[in-house]
Amino acid sequence: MKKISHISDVPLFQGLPKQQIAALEGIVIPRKYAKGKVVFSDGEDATGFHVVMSGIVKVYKLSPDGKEQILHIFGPGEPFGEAAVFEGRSFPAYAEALEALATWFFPRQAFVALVVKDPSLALNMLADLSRRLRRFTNLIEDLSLKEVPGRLAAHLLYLSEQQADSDAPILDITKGQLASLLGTIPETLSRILARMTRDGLIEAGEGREVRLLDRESLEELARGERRLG
Amino acid sequence: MKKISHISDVPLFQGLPKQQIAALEGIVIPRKYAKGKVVFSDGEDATGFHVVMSGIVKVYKLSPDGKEQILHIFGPGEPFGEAAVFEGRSFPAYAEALEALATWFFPRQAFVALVVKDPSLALNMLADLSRRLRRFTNLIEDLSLKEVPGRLAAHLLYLSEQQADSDAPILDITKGQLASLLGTIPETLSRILARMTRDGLIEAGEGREVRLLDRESLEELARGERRLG
DNA sequence: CGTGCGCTTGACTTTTTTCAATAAAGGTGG
DNA sequence: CCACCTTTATTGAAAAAAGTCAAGCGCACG
Repeated sequence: MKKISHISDVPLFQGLPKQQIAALEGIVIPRKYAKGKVVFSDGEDATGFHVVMSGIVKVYKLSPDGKEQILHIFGPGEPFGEAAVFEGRSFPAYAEALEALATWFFPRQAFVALVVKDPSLALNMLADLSRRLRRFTNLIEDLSLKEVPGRLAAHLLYLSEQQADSDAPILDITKGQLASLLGTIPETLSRILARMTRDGLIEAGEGREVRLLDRESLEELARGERRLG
Repeated sequence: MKKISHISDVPLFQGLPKQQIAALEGIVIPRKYAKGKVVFSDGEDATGFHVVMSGIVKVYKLSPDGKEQILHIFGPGEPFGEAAVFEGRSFPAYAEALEALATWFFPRQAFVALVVKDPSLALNMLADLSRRLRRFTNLIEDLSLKEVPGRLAAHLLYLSEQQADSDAPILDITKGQLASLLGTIPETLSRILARMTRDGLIEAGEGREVRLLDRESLEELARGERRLG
């Protein structure tokens, strides 16, 4: 997995004057979490936010009977928990390390003070939150307007865009986690993967590899213009 | 319905120096939309954002086969379309006037220029987007982790908190729109309302009034700790 | 070498949607 | 003020999608 080792490599801090980067370095606190550790909990007091240096973290909601919905999965360079800094005093969800995780932690008050002083940092934060909002809009659209096969198709196509070997993307998480990300359960995901394979849309490759055989149909599925056999 | 007639009454602009309020007044463009008019469309170029002066607007996504999911319903004093200003060049959803609508329109570039100059405006925007994000988090949680009766119960309780006569809130939108807001369809909503009535949780009053008879049970439903008979 | 976790599959249940028909409500023009 | 027409709401029966429960497999890890 890739790593980020300097604050100036964080997209959120891109384009900031050196002085501001130095100020950020002044307030940051490095933290480490073992795989499976909870970084923060839903409702917990938000004293600051994190930026991933290395590892992966999932941010999720839990229902009383234990079902989880993953809201985000973040990797190196990505901030999380930042919305709580400017509003609620509490985190609106859980965060848990999916693998060994190292973060920079930015304390709320000190960070807000920097934002107030630097318009370009403020603009970066605004763009960041706006992007986050747009992603949520898409997640809501998926959950409400698409069936699980459509969500899965969309996700596979998304993965293939992100990755080099675009016709055979590798799942970056377990299938159980993927189910939670898509708003369903492992059994359902497993069945749909099987149906897609039967219909010749995909082929399960080595390990977590999934070969996309029929992009066209996957795209129609993702748009809700077609159903699975 | 209430109205907002001065920019300084907009919560988003609360606490700004007079000078900034004046600057905002300098760039604002009043607009009017008849009931049913589309204010902007999904994917459309975002040249600025709106604040509602009077009336109601719904922001929603559409699936290819016509089902809609309402993301927000905004009334006087509330901004909409503002996330597009700081990021995407395009609106991520549709907006349509549910009744005669008057807005202030803030052009993108001019507004961003003001944000850059005024840290308190920037902070207000950050808080606004953060609040928005938190709401979406809850919507996602509802859609994914709760069944329709739970979402409805939560919404009824929410309405009763907002309104004066708290035991008999009035729906502010049609039931069809409410269904879309809850991520379902009118038939399903109708049936669940009927079941809740049969079970003595609520009572349909005059017009759009819904009397809450058993708060306790509604709260359990909303938390997913109970199911409907 | 066994234990456990992740994954799959089958049978069954529940929830929600779809389709269709009808009833009630609301606004408009005569 | 009323007749008319569109929109909104309700109800039933049937279908579809997803979830639950339970069993079993395979592979990694201790």
